[in-house]
Amino acid sequence: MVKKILNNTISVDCVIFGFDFEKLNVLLVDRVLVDEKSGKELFTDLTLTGNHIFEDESLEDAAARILFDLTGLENIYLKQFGAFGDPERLLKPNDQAWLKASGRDPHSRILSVGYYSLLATEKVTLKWKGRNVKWYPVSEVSELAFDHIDIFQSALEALRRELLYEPIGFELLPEKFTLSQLQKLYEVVLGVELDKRNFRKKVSRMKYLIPLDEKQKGVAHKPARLYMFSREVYERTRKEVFDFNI
Amino acid sequence: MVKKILNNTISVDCVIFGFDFEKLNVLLVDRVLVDEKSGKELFTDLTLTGNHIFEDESLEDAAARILFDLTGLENIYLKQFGAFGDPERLLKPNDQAWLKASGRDPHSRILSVGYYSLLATEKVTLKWKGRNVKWYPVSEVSELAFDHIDIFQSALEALRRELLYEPIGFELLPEKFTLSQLQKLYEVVLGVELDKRNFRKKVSRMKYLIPLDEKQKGVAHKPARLYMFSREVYERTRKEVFDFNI
DNA sequence: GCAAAAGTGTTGTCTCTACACCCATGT
DNA sequence: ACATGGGTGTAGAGACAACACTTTTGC
Repeated sequence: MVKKILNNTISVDCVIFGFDFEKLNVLLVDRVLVDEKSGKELFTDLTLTGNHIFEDESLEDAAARILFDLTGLENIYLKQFGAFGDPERLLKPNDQAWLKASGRDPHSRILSVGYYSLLATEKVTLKWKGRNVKWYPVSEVSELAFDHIDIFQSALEALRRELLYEPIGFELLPEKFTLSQLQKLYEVVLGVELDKRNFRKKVSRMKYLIPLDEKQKGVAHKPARLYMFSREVYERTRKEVFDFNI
Repeated sequence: MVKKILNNTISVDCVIFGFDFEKLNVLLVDRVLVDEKSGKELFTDLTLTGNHIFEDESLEDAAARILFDLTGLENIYLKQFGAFGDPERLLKPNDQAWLKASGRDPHSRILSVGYYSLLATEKVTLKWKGRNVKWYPVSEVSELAFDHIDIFQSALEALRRELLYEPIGFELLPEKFTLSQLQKLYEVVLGVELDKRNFRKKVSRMKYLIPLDEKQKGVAHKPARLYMFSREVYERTRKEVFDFNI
């Protein structure tokens, strides 16, 4: 059975973040427009990974499908962070040429719902519809196709805000991780430096960060203890926060 | 010139919050379906205020227009908080009947982008396309048409989260307000009780909360000093927050 | 034995919580 | 004069920021 595409005015874009213990990365896809006759490359640039929505598919299901097609992974953290529907968002010349070449109406206005997702880059091997897809360091992303740079910036802000107030950092790490890796994650994503002792004091107050009887192996220094995040303990002990920081 | 509606698959819904110094309220509109032949009321319930989007109109402009049509106010605080596109969101019998009666395809799937807005109820006189629109206490909202109860809940959560971390409470108050009014606002929106002395100590650290040489008038007790919020001071002195509370 | 990261405590400052009484106005 | 909310200070507990040395492993 062929699934029917919902309509051509709504799509989902995924901003897929990955952490490799050193920097924060984002998945981007090459967009290469080739002249039909001459076979010459007209331009090449990068886009986020996005797609249409099927009928009877929820927005989040569509985002999860995109992610699965790319990585083969399921049950990955996904968060809606915004809807992008500016009338001008697809009107740059390259974007218009691309829409025409791929058989779409360049004048149609498309609303895109943005989801970001978090994973440890070590988990992943990538493939996507024969297109070239790769990790790029977040700090080096400068220009993207369509309005994807706005969507990307917005995702990054949403991630930073959420990282401050919710325990989502663990989604960017493997199941077992060291405190130094966790600290590095906060430093890289938030763009700050943290004091090691103060950081450890702080996380030692989080009951849902479970120390394991297990150590790193094969490192050329004192091996670090491994930790796990327990969502179960988190849900059970999460306290209501009344303290406003405005 | 007649403006053209963008398409019939995207709309904007506004969750308009108002504070009256005692409770948080939300604007809702009566939805009354009358049988064409008999003239009998088939059902009556409540919806959020929503509308289509015009071509060449941004999502936020559409939300601002809805708000203006309702209240005559401009430059009101508006915040996008989510997109709602579940395939099932319009399939309840009443909703299907309503869509049919108003000449729309009941099978078409509509994505709605949610904005919430904040105002002091004292500012407002209400009118909307001849429909009956009224303030309802947030605590008494239980059932709404379509999936509007989900959208409303989601708006309320977004408001609470934002109130904790951003200085938006002022948007729910008149330009000049007392500290007790501000405290009541936090208590009502967050659903907590706060200690008066501690609250005042806390806000006295906020440089952007400007005490005026002006007092309440006509109250049967010691008149309170009035305060203003200064966005200018806020932007200038806002500090980056690195302190994660997870 | 050396390089590399792990791991650990103290002190001063700031913020949080809990708590009770007098003051200025309108009626 | 009395009812009503406005306005104020202190003390103990917990969190924050700054800071340096020893330990364990692989090579």
